[in-house]
This record gives sequence, structure tokens and C-alpha cells, in this order.
Amino acid sequence: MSAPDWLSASIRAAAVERALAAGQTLFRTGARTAGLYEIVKGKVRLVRIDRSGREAVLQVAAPGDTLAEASLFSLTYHCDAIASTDAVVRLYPKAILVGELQRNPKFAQDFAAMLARQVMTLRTRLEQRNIHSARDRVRHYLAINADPSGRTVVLSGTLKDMAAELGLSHEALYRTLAEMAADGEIERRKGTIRLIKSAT
Amino acid sequence: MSAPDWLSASIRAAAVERALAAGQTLFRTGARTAGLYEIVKGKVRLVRIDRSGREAVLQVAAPGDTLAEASLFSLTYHCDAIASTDAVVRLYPKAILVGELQRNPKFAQDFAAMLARQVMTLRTRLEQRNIHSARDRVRHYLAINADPSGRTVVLSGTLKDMAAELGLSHEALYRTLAEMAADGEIERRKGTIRLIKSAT
DNA sequence: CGGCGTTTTGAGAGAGCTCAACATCGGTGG
DNA sequence: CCACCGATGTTGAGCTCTCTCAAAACGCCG
Repeated sequence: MSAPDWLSASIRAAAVERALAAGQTLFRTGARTAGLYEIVKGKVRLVRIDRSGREAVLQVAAPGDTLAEASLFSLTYHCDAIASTDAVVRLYPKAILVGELQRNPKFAQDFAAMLARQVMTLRTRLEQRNIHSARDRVRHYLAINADPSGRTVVLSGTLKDMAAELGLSHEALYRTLAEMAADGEIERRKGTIRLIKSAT
Repeated sequence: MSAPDWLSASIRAAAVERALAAGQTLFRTGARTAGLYEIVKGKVRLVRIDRSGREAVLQVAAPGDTLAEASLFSLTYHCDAIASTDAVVRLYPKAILVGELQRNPKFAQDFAAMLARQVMTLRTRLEQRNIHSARDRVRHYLAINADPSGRTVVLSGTLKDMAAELGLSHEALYRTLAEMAADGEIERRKGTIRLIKSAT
């Protein structure tokens, strides 16, 4: 993730890293857009500040995530970016990216493909949130993240991370997994989950 | 929406419409990708069928939505598309879109911009689902959808539609809006909501 | 006027969240 | 090698909030 495969070597070479202290602002509404950011370390949140000063969060970006893709196509930012923790970000300058987009059809295609994939996974995750039952939500997650054989799911991080991605409290996830294992629907191993069958 | 502004006239001219009966399959996993679909009427769901035959829904596309953007960059489909109701879809053939993407930097940029905007709104909606309290979720929605003055929100459809977008039951939304109005936080008018203040 | 969909309000139940205590594991330093 | 520490993992119990089911008022259109 720290070297996105959809970026050519030349673009990666033009990247600039920057460190942020917790609470520090990366950019503000109305400022000129600088380019595309990638989070290297820490967390940065995108917020829109309303009339009364309250924040409405648009995104919380974690390491590996990109920030403000849409800003590439706008003159100014339409929200604020604030570091939620100490963080390090990598800036891919707008001029270079846009230039490459114009000149290099291959890059344009890779870039569009990356965005299209993101759209798909985001829509899937949004769809998942429409499922109320914790167990069904876990089933949905497992079905979608299973390897091609449909039998094994490799957990990318901790179970707490998985709970956050699922929009469940970690306690609820632990309980649900324990029940599913007790019912023989899954088998839990170190870092992976094996699907046994789905009780029809 | 029925004539996306990011598509040039020549591409729109190449579109092909097709009608689907409820339950009919638009494409299946493994089939050659035909292009980008736009929903004209009805609903089409994208699903992945798991080993035991159960569906995992990836997306439910409504009129105006696009379907399978990522398929433009893949040889075959990775999920099934099935009409949930009688529906009409418009196909923008892959060869034409990809060709245009290669040859026309302006189109490539518009296409990428459209995808980037979608990524942003999807991330925002996903973030919104992390808010548990119905009232705070409504506040978030209003803050994000308020006009630049930050005082008025125009409702795009019925309140039931809004409830669905918020991931709330319509009853819960009605109640929450009634309470907020009673507390003087909002004023309800025909088709719009006025924000008065946010109780600190 | 009659019918259909939206909007409202009521009551009850269930599911997940919160708080809390404890177990487990990996790393760190004495 | 062992004690300690922090983070993850686990289980328990109560509570709140939303969902669900129900019923009725309202508004629009033929």
C-alpha cells in the first residue's frame, strides 16, 4: 500500500512527504488544491464545518488510504482535512497527476480502474450496513471476502479492525463469531476463518 | 440523470436500451464484459452467489445509477446482475468507452472526475452509518446536504426515500424530525427543511 | 367520492451498545 | 528467566434505542 501500484514510478518519485501533529490542519475549505494525498501513518479526517462550528465527518483516512481524489478536478478544497493523530502523509502534486492524465492514456485508464474498484467496494460496504443482524452481516462479510474456493477468509488485521469495518462493537463480533463456531458454521484458526456450511 | 453529463454526445448516441423482466439476468459471473450500464427504470441488483447458493448483495442500483463501472477494466464479470423488478437499462458499449478513454484526454478526465465524486459521496454515506443515534445521523445528513448558506435543505424525494438513504426506518425518521422541530432545531416546510440552530 | 401511498403516532420486543471484569498474548526490561 | 505492561480477545449483565407490527390521519389523483 505504501507504493500504490496504479502510480507510475515517475509519479511516485515526485511525491513529497509531510508530517502532521495531532490536530494540525492539512488543508482548509477554499484553499487551492495541492494534489492527491496518501496516508502513510496515523489518521486524518475530512470534515465539513457547519455554521455553528460543529464538524460533520466525511471520511476518516487510515494508512494506505488516499485522500481528496476529487480535489484533482477542482480549483479549491470543499472541506477541511485535520490530523486526528500524529500522522505522515505523502503528497502527489496535482500538476503532475493531471498532466499525466492528459498525456498518458495508460495512466488514465489505471487511475479510472482504481477509482472504479473503490466505488465497487464502497458500495458493497454500504450495502452491508443495511443488514441489521450481526450474524448476517458477518456472513455477508465472509462471503464477500472468501478466497475463490469460497472456503477460507484471511483476516487482514485484528478482530477489532474487522469489527470497525463491519460497523459492530468488538464485543458483538466476538460473541457472534463464538456462536457461529459453536454452531459449526465456521472454524476459527490463527488469522483465518474457515467456512464450513451455511445453515439453510 | 437519464443523460449523464460526463458522457459525450457521440457516446450517448451509441447507447443501446434493453428491457428486463423481474428476475431476469442481465449478466453472469464469468461472462464477457459488455460495457457500462445505466439504469433507466426499475431496480437491478448485483450479487455474488456463494458456494451454498446464497446471495450476497453488492449493490442495488436504482434509476440514474450506473452499474459495473469496474467491468470496463476487466475481461469478465465477477458477479451476477439480476433485475429485482421489471427494468430498463441502457448499455454504453465497452469498446467505445475504452477507445474514447484512450483517445480523448478530456473524456478521461471527466470520467475520472465522475468516479472521484462518487467515491467521495459513498465514503461520506459510509461515515454517516457509523453514527448510531438517529438524531445525530439526521443532523449529519442535514449538515452535508445544506445549501451553501447552511440554512436550508431541499428534500430530493419523499421522507421515506430519505429514511432509506439514511438507513433508518421511516417511522424513526418521522419521530426524529418531529422531535427536532419541537425542540426548535429545525423548521419543516413543504419539500424543504430549515436549520435553525444546533443545540450545543 | 374512493383508493393508494405517504405521513404520523402508539406500544412492545429484541438486538446490539455500554460498562465492567478478566484472560491471553507478545514485547520489554530488569 | 521472570515480572510487568499494553493491547487484543472474551464473557457477563443491564439498558437504551431502534425496529417491527398496528392503526389511523392526510393528501393526491383518477
